[in-house]
Amino acid sequence: MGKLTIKDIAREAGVSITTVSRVLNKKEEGMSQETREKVLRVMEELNYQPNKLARGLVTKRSNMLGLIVPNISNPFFPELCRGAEDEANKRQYSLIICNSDDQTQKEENYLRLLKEQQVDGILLSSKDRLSKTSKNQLQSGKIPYVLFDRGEEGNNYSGVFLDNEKGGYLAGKHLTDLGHTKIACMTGPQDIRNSQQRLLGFQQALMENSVNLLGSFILDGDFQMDTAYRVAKDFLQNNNVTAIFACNDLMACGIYRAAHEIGIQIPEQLSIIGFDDIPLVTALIPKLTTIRQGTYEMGRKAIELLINKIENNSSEEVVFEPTLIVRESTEQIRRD
Amino acid sequence: MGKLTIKDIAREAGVSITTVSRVLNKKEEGMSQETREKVLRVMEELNYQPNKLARGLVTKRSNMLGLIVPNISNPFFPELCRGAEDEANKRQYSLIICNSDDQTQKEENYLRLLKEQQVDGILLSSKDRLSKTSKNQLQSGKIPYVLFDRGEEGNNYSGVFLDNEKGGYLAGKHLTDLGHTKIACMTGPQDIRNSQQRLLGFQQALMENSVNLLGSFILDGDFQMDTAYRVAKDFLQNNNVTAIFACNDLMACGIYRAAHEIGIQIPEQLSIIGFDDIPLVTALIPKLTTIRQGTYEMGRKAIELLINKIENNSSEEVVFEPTLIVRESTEQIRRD
DNA sequence: ATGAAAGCGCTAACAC
DNA sequence: GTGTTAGCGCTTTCAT
Repeated sequence: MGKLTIKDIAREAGVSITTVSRVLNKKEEGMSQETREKVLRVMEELNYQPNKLARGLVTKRSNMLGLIVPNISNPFFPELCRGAEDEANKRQYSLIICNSDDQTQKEENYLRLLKEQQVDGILLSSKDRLSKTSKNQLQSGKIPYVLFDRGEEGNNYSGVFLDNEKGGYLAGKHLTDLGHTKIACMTGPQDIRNSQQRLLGFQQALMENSVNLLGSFILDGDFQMDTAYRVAKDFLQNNNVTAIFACNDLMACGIYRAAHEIGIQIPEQLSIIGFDDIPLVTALIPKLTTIRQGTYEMGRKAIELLINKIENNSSEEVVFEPTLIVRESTEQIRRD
Repeated sequence: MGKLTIKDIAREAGVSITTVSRVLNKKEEGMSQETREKVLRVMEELNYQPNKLARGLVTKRSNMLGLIVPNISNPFFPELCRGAEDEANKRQYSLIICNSDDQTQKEENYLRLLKEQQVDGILLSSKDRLSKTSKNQLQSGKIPYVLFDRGEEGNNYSGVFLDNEKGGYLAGKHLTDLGHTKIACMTGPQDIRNSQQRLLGFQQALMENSVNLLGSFILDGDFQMDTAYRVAKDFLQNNNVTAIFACNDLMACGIYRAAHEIGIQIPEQLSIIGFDDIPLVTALIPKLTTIRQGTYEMGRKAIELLINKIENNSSEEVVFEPTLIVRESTEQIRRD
């Protein structure tokens, strides 16, 4: 009772393997009800499961997609994975999820691996620019891919992005609307465009409201909680601001701790706004006001684009709009 | 310049495909250095990447493993995924990660899908018992599998578990060591054995220290933050305890909020201890004392067992020991 | 030391 | 309507 093949089914049903193949592929145009049902019945009885490898070998389609995320431990990415996975499954694809750990080396390895595994396409998400090798790997193999949350020069590629500038703008506007004027911003790593753009939009909003963002109030973060904590602690002890925009939620958590240790009340003395809206922020006390990316939806969309690319070779770039989620960590400035 | 095959390499190198296949598989015992190097060089130049589907078709080995997790959004599971992935990659396997969303239906679908995809083995993690269909699927196909964090009656299967009872015991002991006597415990879903065992160990520890755990102080949770919040709020308003053991960290977060809204100070008035040690708990203020599962390591180990099962058909059950991580949310009882 | 040929499980012309 | 047959890219006897 080893693995059943199409042959076994054919023999058992008294038909040819072609016929079996036909019902497998639902190409049953000219085929007697009777035959079809007989085959189906035999498959059912024997619990037959077709071998996708064999099918893939001839159709040149594995029905597998690869997803490379930079860091599955960052709560932002599981959401992306879910969105991607749900959409892939809906469209009859399986997803191989790979975690590049922010290492270019690993990313390149995975790219190679996925190609060897004959995936039909790749969804690539990463903080950094594409390395040369990665780009080569992607392009030389002519394998369809879409980029998540990071751009690329060049012509016909698909990608899903967030309007980070808009997000930064929303954060800035929210803070100025509340009357804040002494404001700081903690950025992500210098070389990440996402972060730069968030800052840009943020500055734009302040400017429009005639609020000045001092250069020394722009704090270098790295999207990590610990660094944010240290930087913020140092900063808050020596400076007087009423609001901080953290370029991601993880850093906002670090700032919470710093403020807490110094004895600064949130939001009474300090308003904080984050970015991402990762699930854990509702566990914070007070709940974090933040800029939401529709991560799950973005994941779905990205896979949709990827499949479009695979099936119709169409490229498209879609930009998502961030939204402001007001919770408890920001409030109207108090003029004491 | 479509996909290169073994034929192209053979032609280019002026050898037979058999020879190419040999160097591909490092079966180069009797083979001239020269030939080998020539082939290698050609592969390099042309950037040849073997087709694993084709290989899998003949060797009956896809070098792919499946991992089914109940809920990738629960921060507990990404760690598991990472461990599993790292180990799999080290051993030259790829991992297909699937998210069953705690739905038996989805779990069954994935099981089928993975088998069709010809994975060499499956690592199955889920809160619930195996459904009948799942069990059938697993066993009828004779596909190697290992269970993560959930038991099964029956003979030769592999599994990785945590000693949940020990974990509960550690939590109880920690609390009684600190002098607490008025203690509550919030459990997970009734039917989950993990949760029952944690409670059991916890009760054991209290008993040994002559502390009585009132039946009405055992709170029904469901491992979710929101429920925990509601239940805790109601409970804390009407009862007087100095410590709570939450059977997972997510619920501890909910309890934090409840305590905060009622105006109960942690840890001064209420000590809280969690379970899991998910990454986000260090973002809580105060940092959560908890029972750590070595999730990453457990993931690695599970894949190791799986591969052993695949390659040597050996079964093994390994139990991990939880450890107490003391942070800031528990302290010595104050006798006012 | 190397190659020819069969075949893995399936699909897709092409025939009848 | 249904079957025959030739591969897909690779591994693996079995020859030489």
